[in-house]
Amino acid sequence: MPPIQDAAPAVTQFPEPPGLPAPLPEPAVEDLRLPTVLGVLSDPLRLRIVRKLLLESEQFDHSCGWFGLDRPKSSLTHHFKALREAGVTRQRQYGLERRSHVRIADLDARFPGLLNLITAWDPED
Amino acid sequence: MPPIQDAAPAVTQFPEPPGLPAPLPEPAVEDLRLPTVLGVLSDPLRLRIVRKLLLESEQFDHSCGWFGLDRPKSSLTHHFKALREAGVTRQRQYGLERRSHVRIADLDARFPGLLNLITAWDPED
DNA sequence: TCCGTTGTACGAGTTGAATCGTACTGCATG
DNA sequence: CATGCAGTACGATTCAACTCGTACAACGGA
Repeated sequence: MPPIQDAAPAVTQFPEPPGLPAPLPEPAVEDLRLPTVLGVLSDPLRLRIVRKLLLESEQFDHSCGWFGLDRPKSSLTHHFKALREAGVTRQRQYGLERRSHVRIADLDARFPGLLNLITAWDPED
Repeated sequence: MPPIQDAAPAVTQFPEPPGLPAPLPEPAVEDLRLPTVLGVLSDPLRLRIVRKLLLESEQFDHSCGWFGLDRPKSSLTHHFKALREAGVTRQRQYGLERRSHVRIADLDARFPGLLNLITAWDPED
C-alpha cells in the first residue's frame, strides 16, 4: 500500500476524496517559474499531453497508458517527470499506476491565460 | 537612444511607410509554431527582451544596445536571431543598426493571450 | 584616412535535453 | 509461484543550445 498522507494542498481540479496518496515531489505554487514552464511546454509531445489532460480528462487522474502515446515507456517516464518537476502536472501513485492531472488552479493563479493558450493550440498545425 | 537615421519611424505595430529596409528572413504568420515560440521564450534573457519591447517601446524599432544587456555582443546576436527565427520579433537593418520589434499582430492572431502572459511576467520572480 | 561604434560570422567548449534499451520493482491473478 | 502488467531507474548516445572569443564588415566623424 502506498503511503497515505493526509492533507495535500487541496484543490486539484476535482473534488478528491481524503486519504489520497501524497503527490510526488513538485514545486510549490510560488516557486513556479514562467521560463521553466514555457520550456517544458516547448516540446510538442508534452504540449499534447497537457492539452489532452485539459480537454479530455474524466473525473479522475490519468495514468500514462491512457494517453495512447507511441513511445517507449522510459521516454514517457521522462516527459511526465519533466512536466511534474516544472509544476505543470501533479502526480500521485495509485498502487501500480502513477496518475497525472494538470495543476489548473495553480497555473491560472500564477500565469493567467496560459492554459487557454494550450487548449486553443492545434496539435496538427 | 541613437538618433533615428533613416526614414520615418516605423511602425510595425504602427503603420509602416514605404521605403523601409526589408525585414530579415522570418517565418510567415501561418508558419508560426507554438512549441517553437514557447521554446524561444523559455530563456529568461529573451523573455526580458520581449517584455521590454512590449512595455517600453517607443514609436520605432530598437537596436540591441537599447536594452542595456550585460552580455558579449556575439551572445546578443545569438538571442536576437533566435527570437526572429521563431517569429517573435522582426528585424530590419537601419544602416549600422539592426533594430527589432515584436510581431504583435501576428502573435495575437496565432496565439491570443501569449503576449499578455509576457507583459504580466515579473522578471524578478 | 584612421578610428570608434554597431553588429555579424564562425568556431570551440560546455552543458543539458531527448531518445531509448535494458534491467528492475510491486502488484495482481492464474 | 510464475507470469504479465505498469512504470521507474540507470546508462549510453546523440544532438541542439548557450556562451563567448576572435575576426571581420560597414558606416560616420574628426
